[in-house]
Amino acid sequence: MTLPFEPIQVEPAYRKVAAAMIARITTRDFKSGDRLPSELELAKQFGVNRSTVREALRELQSAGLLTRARGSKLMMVTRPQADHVAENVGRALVLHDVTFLNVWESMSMFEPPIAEAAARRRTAQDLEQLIGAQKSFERETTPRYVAEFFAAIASATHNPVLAMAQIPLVQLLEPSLGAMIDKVPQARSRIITAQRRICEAVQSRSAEGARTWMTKHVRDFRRGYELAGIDLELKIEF
Amino acid sequence: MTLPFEPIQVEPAYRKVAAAMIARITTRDFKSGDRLPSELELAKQFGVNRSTVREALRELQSAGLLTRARGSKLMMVTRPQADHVAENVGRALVLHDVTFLNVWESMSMFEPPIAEAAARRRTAQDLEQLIGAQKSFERETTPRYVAEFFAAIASATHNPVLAMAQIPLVQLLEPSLGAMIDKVPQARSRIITAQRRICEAVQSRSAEGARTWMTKHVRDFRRGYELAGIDLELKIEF
DNA sequence: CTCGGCACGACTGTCGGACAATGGTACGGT
DNA sequence: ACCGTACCATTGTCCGACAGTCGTGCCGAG
Repeated sequence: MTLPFEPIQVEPAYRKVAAAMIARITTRDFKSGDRLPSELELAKQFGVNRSTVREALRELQSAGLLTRARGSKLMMVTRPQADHVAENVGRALVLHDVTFLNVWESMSMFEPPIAEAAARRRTAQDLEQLIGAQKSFERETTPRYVAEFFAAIASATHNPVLAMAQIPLVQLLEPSLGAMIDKVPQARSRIITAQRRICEAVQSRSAEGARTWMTKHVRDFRRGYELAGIDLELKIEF
Repeated sequence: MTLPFEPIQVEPAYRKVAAAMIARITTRDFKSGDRLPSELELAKQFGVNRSTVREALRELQSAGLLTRARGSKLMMVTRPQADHVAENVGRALVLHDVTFLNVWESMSMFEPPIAEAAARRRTAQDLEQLIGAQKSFERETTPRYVAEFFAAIASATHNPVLAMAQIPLVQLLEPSLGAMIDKVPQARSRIITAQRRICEAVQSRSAEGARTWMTKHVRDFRRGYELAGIDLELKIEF
């Protein structure tokens, strides 16, 4: 018995070019903030046509590795921003027919320990940011500020993984959260209370307090959806 | 005081085309498995050049929305595969300088509740898959099977969000896990024991058992890294 | 009638060239 | 030192072309 041949796959040039450039970025050969060589220059270096280079560039752009400063025409290398990545993740989840329950369950698992870590490790600046988000929500009860609050909590853990994991969830819930807040009268005050308590716990570095209040906070979300008559088994759409 | 104008942004045609196609996919107008119209056809419909369409296609491809059956030349619409998305997420995390400690901490937060949910909701098929992964690792102690084991656990929760959240973590750890297993003699048996216990707990639907053994299992990883002399503050590379 | 082979057509991957628009930049004037 | 301007580089888009190949349908052999 001879061992079978590997299925040979011919990768088109634009994929190879993209892979080569991605490699150069992940090895920090191109650092964040660097200007990329011009398309013509790249084409010359790779020995391919400019059109081919452009196709490769689109791939990096979609991965968030390349962005253009507002109103500028030059492309810069960047570390992928969390919300950009989260958008892709969110789309993937939607296409996998995730339900509100799925997302809520994930939040109920992830957020309490995140809050706990935030309480332990927050800096003065983190706290300021967190309280800022909380005050913003008191002023204007927009789901955007709820998202900001969660982002501030995650950021206070100083663990990029946690931030990255959590953003898509909130992003997915955000639209329906607005509807829920509008329909359920007591939602506003319950959210405000929970946020305040969490802020206090984080301020006094009370890991236990942050965890229990975050647990309540997330549980409230589910209660809110039920009161608003939103079917938790409903598939989330964009 | 007049309210300020929105900063007007001119989006290039290839972005608009991509956005339009993504919209058609997320609304299920194009369903998974459908063939896309040919590039020429799309160019005619959008009223742009084929090159422009091709640039847009690369973006969808990079988002995992378009794939080509092996050896085929036709493009098909697909729901983004978890490992494809995970690759992008992983790259983003690497570029954000995540450390082993960051990833490990996230796993220590996420995995125990995931195991708990898996024990509650697993089907006979899930169990089979899980035990299969466990047996594979016993046969050949490759980190790939560790990843498979975690994937099986997450899949048993029947919550796509959890699977999606967890894959990048294991993926990031996988290479160094191999090194750790090679360096620490007792690592193999400890992993095997933990996996067995988790399997048993999942089999008997013992949520508590699954959680506690998963907690131990993840804690072992950290211990293993320390014994192998791997600095936990080290930034992960690809 | 079924199956394998063949020819044709459709489509993708890649190339070369071209041009308008505009951001970047260096120069020269104040 | 600062500002305006003219030039240059670069991006976005289009056109046309061609090789390679996958899919498909036709046809002849068994």
